[in-house]
Amino acid sequence: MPEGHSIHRLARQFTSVFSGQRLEVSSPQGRFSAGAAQLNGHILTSATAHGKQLFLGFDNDLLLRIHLGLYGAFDFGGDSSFLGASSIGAPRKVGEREIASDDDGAAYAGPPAPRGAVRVRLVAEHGWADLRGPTSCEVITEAERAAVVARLGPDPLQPDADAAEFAARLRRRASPVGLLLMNQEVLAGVGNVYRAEVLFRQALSPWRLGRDIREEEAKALWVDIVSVMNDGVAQGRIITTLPEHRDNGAEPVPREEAHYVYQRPSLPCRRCGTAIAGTEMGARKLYWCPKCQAR
DNA sequence: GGAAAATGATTAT
DNA sequence: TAATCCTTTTCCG
Repeated sequence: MPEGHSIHRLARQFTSVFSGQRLEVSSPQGRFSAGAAQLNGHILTSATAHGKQLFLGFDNDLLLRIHLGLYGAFDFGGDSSFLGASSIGAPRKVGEREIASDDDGAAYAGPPAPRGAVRVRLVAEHGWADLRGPTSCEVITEAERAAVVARLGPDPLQPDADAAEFAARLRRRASPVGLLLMNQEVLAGVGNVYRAEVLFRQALSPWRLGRDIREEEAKALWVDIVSVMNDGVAQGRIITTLPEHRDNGAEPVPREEAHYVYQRPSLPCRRCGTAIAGTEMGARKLYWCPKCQAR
């Protein structure tokens, strides 16, 4: 999935390639036909993200709210002004790249026939975007957008996000920090990869209770999350390992060297050599180093 | 050709 | 905790 960094990349992508343009909106799959009709022919005026929520605003004061869920993804195509991302969302290829390389150099001749289950297709003059498999895709009002955001914790990718607010929300609760990092009311945008990786980087046991985490530890955790997620936005990939913990200086960083613990059960810890452990927490797979993260 | 897994979250029991 | 939703890719027979 698409953790917060992917959603912010999408907001940026929509702003740069579609903002200010009149869009043809349709639902080739048919499941979003009514919503598409409300937006069809309108101009995109904004594209913003909060945590894993994406909001596309139109000139009739309606917004499209999208949540990609576990495997939703956008595909993009068009002429050279669309240069860059051709796919953002759930990984579509081995290698975990969110950005696929441009395939052909042929002139742009409009969007291709929809392939598979395309919930929404957005078409502008110079390019198009297809959305598949989202958990949520609905037309809402500005008031409804505000209500959605009000229920979420601070988003580490918002420049003005408040570290103290995160610390307060974390330290108020009795649950394990491994669960709290996935709770979007505590902070918005962290998912299963970042939770495991950041806990390792901060040498925190996933079972430490929120209320037992010291203020400075919470602040340090936040600073690291901000840093690592901004890297994710910049690179279009989640890479959390430091160069000194990789085998060589290969670029781009190979998939198997991008993480400390995520999806590395029974492999040696990059820092201490202990076998990485795996279990389930919050109905999701959790990975950690029993030695580095003893407490 | 079918099952399982995947960066998620809500609702029901 | 378990069931449910949404779709594609990967792996196994």
